[in-house]
Amino acid sequence: MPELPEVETVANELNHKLKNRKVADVEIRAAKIVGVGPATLSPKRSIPPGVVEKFKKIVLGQKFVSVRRRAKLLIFDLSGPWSMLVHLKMTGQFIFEDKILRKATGGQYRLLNKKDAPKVALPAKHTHVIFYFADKSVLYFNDVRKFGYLKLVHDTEVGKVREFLEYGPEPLDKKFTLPAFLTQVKKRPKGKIKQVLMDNKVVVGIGNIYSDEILFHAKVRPTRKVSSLKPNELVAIYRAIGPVLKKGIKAKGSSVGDFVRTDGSWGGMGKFHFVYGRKGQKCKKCGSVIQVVKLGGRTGSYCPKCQV
DNA sequence: TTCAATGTTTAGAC
DNA sequence: GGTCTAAACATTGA
Repeated sequence: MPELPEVETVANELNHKLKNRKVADVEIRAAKIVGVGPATLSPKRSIPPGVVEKFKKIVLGQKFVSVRRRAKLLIFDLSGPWSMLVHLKMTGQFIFEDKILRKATGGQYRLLNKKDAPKVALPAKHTHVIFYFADKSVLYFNDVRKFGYLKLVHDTEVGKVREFLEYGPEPLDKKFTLPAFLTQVKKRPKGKIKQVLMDNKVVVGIGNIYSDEILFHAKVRPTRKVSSLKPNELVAIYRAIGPVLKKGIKAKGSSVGDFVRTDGSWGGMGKFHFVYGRKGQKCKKCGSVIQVVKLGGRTGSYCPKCQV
């Protein structure tokens, strides 16, 4: 699933690949995916009339200036006074294709993470938005579950987007200091540490995979209440966050679920997982069997010997 | 046929 | 308001 390292990977790759490309046409095959304006695109919202036409009108003729990341949101800066905010949620994918890539892949891409899943040609069943560029390159947005969204926001209104207003600090930012972390975490003394780490108000970008991995490295069980954590344990958690996320970025993300890079290839983080997705397997450090526990409908994986 | 998976929002209970 | 739980969103695969 895309968490901070996966979204960072997509942002970096698209920033490089889309720079200065001009949109010649947009094809929107699922209206619920797109939006115009700062309002949150909640699942149950009704689709505003004319949103597809509005979206197209704004984007046509625009150039992509840059792509960056805030939390798990992608921010595409357009040459006009508009930005496009994209959330991949759980299964969103971007695949960029130019002549060279098409030649290299034969136009066949991986869209699923199953080892034996056949590669498919794009656009595919779950391709919902397609950007055609003036130089004949193409950007596909795929999303099996349609939870993701592409939202155009006028540059003067980006500050009004609720997601941004509620986000806590970026974990890799210099402002994310130990005291800042402790202040945030201690606001939630009764919360379980894994859920607190995944709360975007505390720190952004950490989801199920990386919270499990961070807690393994900190030797703390996911179910521990914040109030029960000793100072040295909180410090260990804080110190694990940066290195674990940076390792994920270096590996170009973790291909669990449907995450793929923008050329359709898989990220390499999966083989570095110590606990996530390893239920029933042996701990890489001590050989104990990895256990799972339910936390508010989510699964937490941990080593019963390494984590206290 | 039912259930789990996943990120996020929303609603309701205490 | 903090905290917890469950439901909703769409789809697939076990």
